[in-house]
Amino acid sequence: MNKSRQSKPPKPTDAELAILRVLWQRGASTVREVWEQLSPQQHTGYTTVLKTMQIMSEKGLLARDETDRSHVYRAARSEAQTQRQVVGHLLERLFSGSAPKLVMQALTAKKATPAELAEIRKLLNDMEGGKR
Amino acid sequence: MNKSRQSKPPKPTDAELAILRVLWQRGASTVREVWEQLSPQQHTGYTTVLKTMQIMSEKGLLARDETDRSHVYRAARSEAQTQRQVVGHLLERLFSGSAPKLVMQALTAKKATPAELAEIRKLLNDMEGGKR
DNA sequence: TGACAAGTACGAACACTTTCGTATGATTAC
DNA sequence: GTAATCATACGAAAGTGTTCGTACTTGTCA
Repeated sequence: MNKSRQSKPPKPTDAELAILRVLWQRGASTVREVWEQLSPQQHTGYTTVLKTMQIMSEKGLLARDETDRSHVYRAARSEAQTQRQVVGHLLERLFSGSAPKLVMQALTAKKATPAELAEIRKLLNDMEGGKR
Repeated sequence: MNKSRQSKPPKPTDAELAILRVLWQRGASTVREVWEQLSPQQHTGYTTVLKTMQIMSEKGLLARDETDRSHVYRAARSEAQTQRQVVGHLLERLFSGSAPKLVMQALTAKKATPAELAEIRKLLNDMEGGKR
């Protein structure tokens, strides 16, 4: 019984998130490619990244292609999907489901540029536009 | 050497968050009061909550008053402070520091009501108002 | 061929979180 | 005063995440 490719992948941990970010940016990659991009920041060994990516495959967070000797991994879920999952989780546990409170803290935690504010405003217009 | 009251409390775990939510809502409370409010949802025992709150004190997440036999605990940081900390953490790790992306996912993950949208719009106006 | 490089698999150690049983001390009720 | 109750403290077990050493396999090249 193989446990890989489960129905619902769990929320990624912080170490897993670091790997996912590399894969989202680079696209499908080998362990070595991920490790080379990660090692300058983290002081982590090659087999650590390998093991973590193997576990992520079992969890369904990554899919891997074993055709070549160097297996090629890709993120099982898109960056946007993962963002939505994690934000939804946070919304329930820390904001009692109130999106505006989260938005407020997001804008407080990191001051948005005028361009970013305009972008958010446009997003609001689009959401209300579909309504009326 | 006592380790309590450290300079910077760490990011709370999920179980710790559940306790913090009770304390933010009720204000300073005893372990029993927290447990009574928590136990219907979680199926957790009294000593589990006690132990967790003791650990949270050591971490600096809670402050406690030992005057009475039943010690009284309160959250060391406000709800807003904690929200800002966690959101800032998430912003860096999953959104590359882009607040608008987080805002977008927050609004996508949970559809905001018209009233909530208006609230966010007002928040944007206030932020831009201070600028011009 | 034989040595070396590059790859995966595996197991184990360590840390942290969560859980609860048990011991022990203090308060209350009769 | 004694028993029951309620409180804290402590230790340990179970689960998970993170790290890395080691073994083994496969490919390369002189």
